Parts: sequence; structure tokens; C-alpha cells
Amino acid sequence: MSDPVRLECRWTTELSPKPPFNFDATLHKPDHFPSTDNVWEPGVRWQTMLWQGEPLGVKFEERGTVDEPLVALTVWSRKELSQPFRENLLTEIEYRYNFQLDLAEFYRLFKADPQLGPVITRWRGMKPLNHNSLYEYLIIAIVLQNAAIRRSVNMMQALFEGYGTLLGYDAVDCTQSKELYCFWEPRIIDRATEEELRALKIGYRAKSIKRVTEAFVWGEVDEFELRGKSKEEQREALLALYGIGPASVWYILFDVFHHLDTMDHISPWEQKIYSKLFFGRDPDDPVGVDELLKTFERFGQYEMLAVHYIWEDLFWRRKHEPVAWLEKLIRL
DNA sequence: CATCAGGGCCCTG
DNA sequence: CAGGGCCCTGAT
Repeated sequence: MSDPVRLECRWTTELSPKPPFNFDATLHKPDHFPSTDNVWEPGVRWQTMLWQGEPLGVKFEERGTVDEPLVALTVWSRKELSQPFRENLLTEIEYRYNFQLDLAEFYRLFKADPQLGPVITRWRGMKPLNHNSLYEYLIIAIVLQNAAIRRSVNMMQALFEGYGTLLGYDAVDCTQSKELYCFWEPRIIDRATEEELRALKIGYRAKSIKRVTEAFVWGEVDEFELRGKSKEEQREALLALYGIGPASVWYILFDVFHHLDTMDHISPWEQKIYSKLFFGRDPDDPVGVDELLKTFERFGQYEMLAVHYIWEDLFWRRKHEPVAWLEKLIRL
């Protein structure tokens, strides 16, 4: 591992999420595979970020409560950040992190739901969010495809080591600092050949990564323009990317573009888990996909948010004690 | 040892 | 629209 780029300049501000706000359940999603661009511990999340070409080290710290939330945001950078840069960085963080999402109606509609009600009580203030740019999320979606967790972790790490930038920031004394990888600019991987990428043991995904990267370098995809388009226009634009299909688009419409109603895809392993969660069914004899989708319809415009709550609830439970039937389905 | 199925997607017929 | 192939890896 080469020496990290040391980020010496520091800027601190505060964010005020709309209450209720559960810091840990929002900033950490235990179902996500671990990657070396972030670290979480209760009340704190470190996260690297590439914004307008500038590698940043970000730190979120809990400073309030669920009902009176406050988050301290500290940003480390190579050089002093200008006022306009800070302002639109904050705008971007507000968008990605979705701190202003209003959960009141969702809770009002479903607090009495026999299945969702208790989960809402347990995780009041949990919001869905996304730390990455659309480009970065597409890369993550590609390394998720057709691979178990450990393989995805290895592929992501190989990509970071090959094309990312190691950053060092938030030293607690002169020697210790967080060392985390930051994503690369699309043009960096655009210069690499498919063979170079294949050497990272990412297999046929090398072609998808090349093609998706090209689309960004050539300006065929504009994340900010897409944010203003309809869900169906977004879906169409994403599906047009080589290597991006319905499973990846489903993740992206919820996580990146914040559509709370988009529960339209169930892969085989997820089908088994939903069957157990919603029907108490043996995972080896799962309920059909169509029937599962039908039961989610009762959550209406909050279909995906409801599934997110129930899914995260399960994975938080697993973090504290092994869930026997689940361990077999999540292969490491 | 060999074979196989995956936290999909593309391409073909 | 169904089905084969694809990189690699751990499981059998």
C-alpha cells in the first residue's frame, strides 16, 4: 500500500436533518458490503468523496437526538476550499444523504401495520441514503453482479488499489489517521485497457466498466440532468448503459434517485428471504415472485421504503446475533 | 481432482 | 421470450 495523500485543510459545519432522525440507522446500512472508502462506528461515519475533481475526507458525527437531530460535518481537503465550493458541496450532500426526507406520512399510514408497525417503532428516524455519485454507484452495481459478497469486496478493493486514491485524514495524534480510498475520475479508468482491468480478476465485468465509464467521459450521461427527469426516463437512460440491467436499475432508482415506491425486482436469493420474512415460508420452498410483489402493493407509494425498513431491521438483528436461516442465504 | 451455481446481463435464435 | 455463455471462487 502506497503512502496516502494527506489532507491537511479542515472545515467544519453543522447539518440539521428533519426530525425524527436516527443517525446510525441512516448512516450505516448493515446489508451493504464493506468497502475501504468508509468506516462506521456508533455515532460516527468517515467517508471519502470525490467532488468536482477534489478528493475529500468527510466525517459525520452525531451531535443530537432522534427528535432534536444535529450532525457535525467535517471536511478535509488538500487545499483550502472556496466559499462557492463549500456551498455546492453542502447542496450535494443534502441531496445524496436525503436528511430532509419527511417520514411523517409514511409513519402515519403504516404505524398500525402488523408487520411494519413494530419495525417503524424500532427504527424511527431511519432514512434511506446514498453516499456515492451515480457513476460510483454504477461501478458498485457492476461488482455486485453474479458474485457473492466476498468476491464483490475483493473486486472493489482491487479497483480502488488500481485506480483510486488513498487518502489520510482526521489524525487523532501525529501518527494515526483514517486511511481510506477515494473513487477515481472516469477518465482515469477510461485510459486503462480491458485487459488491465481483467487482471484485477473482475472477469467479464471489465467490459461493462469500460463501457459505462466511456458513457460518462463522453458526456452521454449527466447525473444532475437525470435528477430532474421522470422515473421512467431515468430507467430508460440507465438500461441503455452496457452491463446495466433491471436488477442494477432497481437499486439505483431507490438509492441514487430516491424513488420510495420502486419495488419492481426480486432476485432469487432475495425471494427466499422475503418468503421467510413475509410468509414465514421455508427458504427452500419460496413464494413466487409475483405473489411477493403483490403483497408489497399494500405499501403503495412507500413500497420500497417499507421493504427497506423490514430488510434493514433483519440485517441489524443479524449484526447483534446470528440469524440461523439467513446465514445460509448470505454466502460469504 | 472435476463440476457447478452464483447478490445479472447480453446476445442469439 | 427462453436459454446459453461469461470471469472467478468456494462449495460439493
